[in-house]
Amino acid sequence: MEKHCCHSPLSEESAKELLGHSGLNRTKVKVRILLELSKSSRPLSVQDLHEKMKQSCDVSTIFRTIAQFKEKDLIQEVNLDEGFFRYEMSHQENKNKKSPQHNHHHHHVRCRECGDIQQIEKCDLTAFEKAIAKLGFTEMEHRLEFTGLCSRCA
Amino acid sequence: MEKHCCHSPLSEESAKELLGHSGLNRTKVKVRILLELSKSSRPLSVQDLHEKMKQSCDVSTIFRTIAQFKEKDLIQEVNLDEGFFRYEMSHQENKNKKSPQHNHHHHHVRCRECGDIQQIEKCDLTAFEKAIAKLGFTEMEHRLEFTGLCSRCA
DNA sequence: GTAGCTGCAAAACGTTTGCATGTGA
DNA sequence: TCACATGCAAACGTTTTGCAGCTAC
Repeated sequence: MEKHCCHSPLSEESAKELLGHSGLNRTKVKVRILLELSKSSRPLSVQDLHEKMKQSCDVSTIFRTIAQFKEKDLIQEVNLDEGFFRYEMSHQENKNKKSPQHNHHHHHVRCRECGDIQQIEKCDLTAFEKAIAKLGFTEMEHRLEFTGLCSRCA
Repeated sequence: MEKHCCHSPLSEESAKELLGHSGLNRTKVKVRILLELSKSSRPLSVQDLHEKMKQSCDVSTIFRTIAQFKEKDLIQEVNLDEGFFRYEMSHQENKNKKSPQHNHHHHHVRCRECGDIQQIEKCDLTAFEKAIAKLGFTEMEHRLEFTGLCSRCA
């Protein structure tokens, strides 16, 4: 269990490279969003991004960009029951595979009081998944999110 | 692992009793919502309820009622990443205690294709919760939701 | 009688879309 | 040049709120 994300902030160059590899144009907005996501230690909402970019682009553009990034598996959507989504850089263990299982799989703990978000690295749910497979389900994905009170708020 | 919910549909009488015990008025709408939730084998959205009640009351009333029921722990909110919430009857193991831990804790599997929802009875995440406690978090709650393809859709 | 419930209308919120203009390759 | 990206405005679906009238107790 580690406190912070394991990826490192992208440089402008590497962000552009990443966009190129994904077949996306290297526009100002796309680069900027990648930089903000890659340097954040926690998943960001569209509002977060809009503020960090000082409203220099429209939220609709952010949503459209996010949609493209999701499709290319550059980022992952995170749902912490806040009424909106957050997004974080994908951490792919094997860059050749695109299925969700091949992303560096992890979850989050969020403090119900102050909203602090920490990352949980380990994910071993094999017993659950086997049991559900017995119900006839395949291609399983799961989401496991914790909330609690962090030490400051307890 | 069981397929269906373990609670039984309420009678009109028992619904009124439940409302009385919770200090809520025994109005037509409140009784009706309790009956619909208690007889459903899966969590219902506000839209679901509105349709089942044949639009005989306003959605805003349903939302307000739902909020009261949640506060009194009569129902639980379920988030299956559909863009809206669902609600189901609480299954309290110990009716004297009100903390989330004392609800009959369970989760769901939802088919990404047809939306079928099944219930998972077991919930053993002690290893996870202990690890997170080490991060300094207390009063933990968690949400574990699976999606996959059910046998019909695979 | 009064606190609480309801319907209606309007608004809030996150998100999506259409369209006209602007930009990257 | 031309597909793609963007800003703006308008719409969407879910949820919340204000207010006036109604109902349970």
